[in-house]
Amino acid sequence: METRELRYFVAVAEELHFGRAAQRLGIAQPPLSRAISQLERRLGVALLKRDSRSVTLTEAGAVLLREGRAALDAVEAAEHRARRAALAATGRPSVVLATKAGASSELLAKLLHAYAAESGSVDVDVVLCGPGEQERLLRTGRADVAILHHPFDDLTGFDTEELLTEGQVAILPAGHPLTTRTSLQLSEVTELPDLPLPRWPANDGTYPDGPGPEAQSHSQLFQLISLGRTLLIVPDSARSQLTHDLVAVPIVDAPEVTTVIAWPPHSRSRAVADLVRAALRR
Amino acid sequence: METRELRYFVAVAEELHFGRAAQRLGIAQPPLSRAISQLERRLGVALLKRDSRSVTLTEAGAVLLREGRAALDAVEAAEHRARRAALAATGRPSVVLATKAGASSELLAKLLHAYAAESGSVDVDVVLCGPGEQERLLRTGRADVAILHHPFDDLTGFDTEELLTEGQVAILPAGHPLTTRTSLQLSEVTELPDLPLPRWPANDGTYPDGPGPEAQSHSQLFQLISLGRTLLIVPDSARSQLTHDLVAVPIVDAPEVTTVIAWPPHSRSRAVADLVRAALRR
DNA sequence: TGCGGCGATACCCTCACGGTATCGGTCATG
DNA sequence: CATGACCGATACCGTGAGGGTATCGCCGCA
Repeated sequence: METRELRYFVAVAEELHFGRAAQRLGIAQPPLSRAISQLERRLGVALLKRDSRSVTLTEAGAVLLREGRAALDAVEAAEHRARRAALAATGRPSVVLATKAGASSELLAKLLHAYAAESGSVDVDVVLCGPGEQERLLRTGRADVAILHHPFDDLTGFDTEELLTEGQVAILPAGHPLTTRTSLQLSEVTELPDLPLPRWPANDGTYPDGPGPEAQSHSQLFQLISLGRTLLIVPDSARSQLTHDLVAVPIVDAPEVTTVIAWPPHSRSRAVADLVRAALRR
Repeated sequence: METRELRYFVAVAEELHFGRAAQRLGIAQPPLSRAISQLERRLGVALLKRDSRSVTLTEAGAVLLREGRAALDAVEAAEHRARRAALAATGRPSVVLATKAGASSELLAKLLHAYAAESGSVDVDVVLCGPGEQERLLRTGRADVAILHHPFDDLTGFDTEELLTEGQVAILPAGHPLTTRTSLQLSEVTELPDLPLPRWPANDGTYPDGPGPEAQSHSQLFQLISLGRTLLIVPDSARSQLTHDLVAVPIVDAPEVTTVIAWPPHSRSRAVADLVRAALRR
């Protein structure tokens, strides 16, 4: 199976529409139809059910979508890592560290400081990501290490070390009735009619439906909270970024968040190993 | 990057010889040369050093070999798993379990028995593998679950549960001087001039150099031990297969062997989950 | 100095892949 | 119920990527 065929299938499986998928791929619709049915013939397996008027995945199609995405990530990772290895061998070596924008900056600062103090340390390119984006960078080889957050990010397939486990707090606008409380239950904040939870763009850039406001960044969100339009549930350490018109209240029954440092298995990079050791030493 | 290019590169990187690699791939040498240099041009990276008379890997080439193998495995796995999903959806579903031939058959029997007794259990195809082969089957999607042995097999990228941890014993021919001992040091058995360690075929089917006899199967090995030509270091549980002319002596400082049940992450199969639960219940 | 081994180059041919035009089936609408 | 819109499949064509053969150039070796 060629990666081109996989890319084509994944596009169709995600769009569930040959026309849109073809547009996304930059080709015409007929060759796409042909490529997919050829793939099905070669695999000897029906991947899509072309019900007139709508396209749906078969069981096998759903499996190939999941596994195919992983395979495409692996191919892309091979490419990126090879390129980066060549750069490291000739020019000045460096590590790319991906982390969520606006998360536990204190931890990160300590880590970078501790690592930089080591002998033989190399430049660290810090990439600030939107939520969940670090995982993608790591899986596709565009980052060498990442700071991820269990259980939000999917850690399967990575080597990891735990750095910090903490509870979560609700960030509320100052003056809101709930700010008088010293602790909250999760159920008390998830369905507030006056403060609906914000909506984040999904991987494809679209927003899920719901009452809450749309947001792309933490700074936007904090502003929206100040305006009394939404609230936020975040790990405890985000308190350090609170401004005067925001209040944090612990949520006792929210799942604990574990911050981990993650890297691809078989990583031969000394820099990554050093960075992890520095992280573990705090 | 297309999988064809990756396959070509991996072949050359493994053979370190364009002619042989081309032969292995079933194409002529010139198109292979072209494909590789084209790949290098597109990546903007030198992968091979064509020293006159010999081909060697560059730093980037070594990385691409490692990562490329993993990527090719992932692509192959996507293909196999999709096919198997289609079969499971139409015909009678089944699970493929890969295990090392002649290893802890007692554990396996219990596991299969416990699982078969469950309601909703499906057929289990047990595949007996040569050493290290289970890992390959699992990585390429030809098996759904495998019994692996830490630290011999590489578990990175799999979800695993530990089943059993045990020490190792030396299997010696009856009457050998060392059989009078109740325990041994590793150093006492690895370099015996009269009983050199046997040689296993590597992944490419060739044998490493050395004084020991060549062997492909456990039964062959046991016979070779009986004949006083070699000895074997195996996990404790292999004792159950001893015949009268073989003796096992514990090796106190050998690394402990952990038998684990492993499956690919994101496995959605209920059968795999049931099988793992059955294994954990003993 | 000639020979053999090996990768690169030159040149040709084929077919796989992409494009346009069009069909056939189905739903929505007046 | 007829018509148009939508959508995937099919028919047909052109181009270029990828494979083949012949040969070169370089190097080590007898």
